[in-house]
Amino acid sequence: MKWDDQGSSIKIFPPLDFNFQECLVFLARSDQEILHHIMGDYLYKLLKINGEFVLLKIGENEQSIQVEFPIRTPAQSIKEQAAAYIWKWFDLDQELEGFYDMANKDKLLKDIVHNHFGLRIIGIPELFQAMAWAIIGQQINLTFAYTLKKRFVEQYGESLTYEGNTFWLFPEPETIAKIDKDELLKLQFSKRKAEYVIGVAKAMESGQLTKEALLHQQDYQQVHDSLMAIRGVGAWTADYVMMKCLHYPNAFPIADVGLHQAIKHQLGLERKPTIAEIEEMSIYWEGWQAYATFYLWRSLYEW
DNA sequence: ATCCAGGAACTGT
DNA sequence: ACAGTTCATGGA
Repeated sequence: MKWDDQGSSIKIFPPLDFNFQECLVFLARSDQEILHHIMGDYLYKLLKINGEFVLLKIGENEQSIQVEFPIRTPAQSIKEQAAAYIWKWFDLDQELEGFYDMANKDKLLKDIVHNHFGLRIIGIPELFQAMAWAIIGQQINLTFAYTLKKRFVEQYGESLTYEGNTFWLFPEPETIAKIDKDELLKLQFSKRKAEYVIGVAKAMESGQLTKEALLHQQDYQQVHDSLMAIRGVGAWTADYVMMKCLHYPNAFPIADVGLHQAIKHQLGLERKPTIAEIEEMSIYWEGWQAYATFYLWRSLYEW
């Protein structure tokens, strides 16, 4: 991680191919999003670090990411953790030359990576949030998924209001582990999703499921198997979490209908491609399936 | 109304 | 291992 403490603000130095504006477009895709806000050219995000609310005002300054702290300047160690959060959030450890080399030769990806060069996978660093959001999004349209997430966060998350804007934190697993499934039914979760989300919360509360343990078992297949052993987590959810939280560039939610829509549109097909067809056309994505998928998702927001 | 949406578990073969 | 069925709820 490359960063610099400048007193009341910090600077983060991303790879040269990073494009902050492209990432902002993706972050702005839903007007129901309440876990971050975009105002003008700035991205606002509330974190809780060492028990302390830390509001980030994130902007671009030439080649660097500039982060200010509107509430108050935090201690140096907290500033470092905030920088680390952003580093992971924008997947800045990833070296993308290999991906771009591959994508420039791929008819399906070529135009998209050209149009959105510098976009990175916008992650979900917190494991519980990544899993709960994936479960919420299973088999429902994104609009409704955002509605459910908003209700969930406003019911169980902490918030802070600053200068008239309210910023929210995603609920902690310890909170959700204690609630009754009927409470989630009132928010219009299905019975199964209510069970799944509470089950994941309990597994995390008890320490059976941690991000650290998953990251420790490096092998893709091991992690995928571990995740799929959890009730409510199928192949799609496991790959989604490995892509958005665990930073596996080869994670591939191949059954994703958004991916299917993007491919259909990009190739001008009459129907959505089959899984077998996608396997065929993604042979050369090997190692970069997550980035290929993410760029295809990005292509959905311009037609 | 009808189809479908960033699926998963269950059941039967 | 694989295919078909059920679950579940709102958006367009």
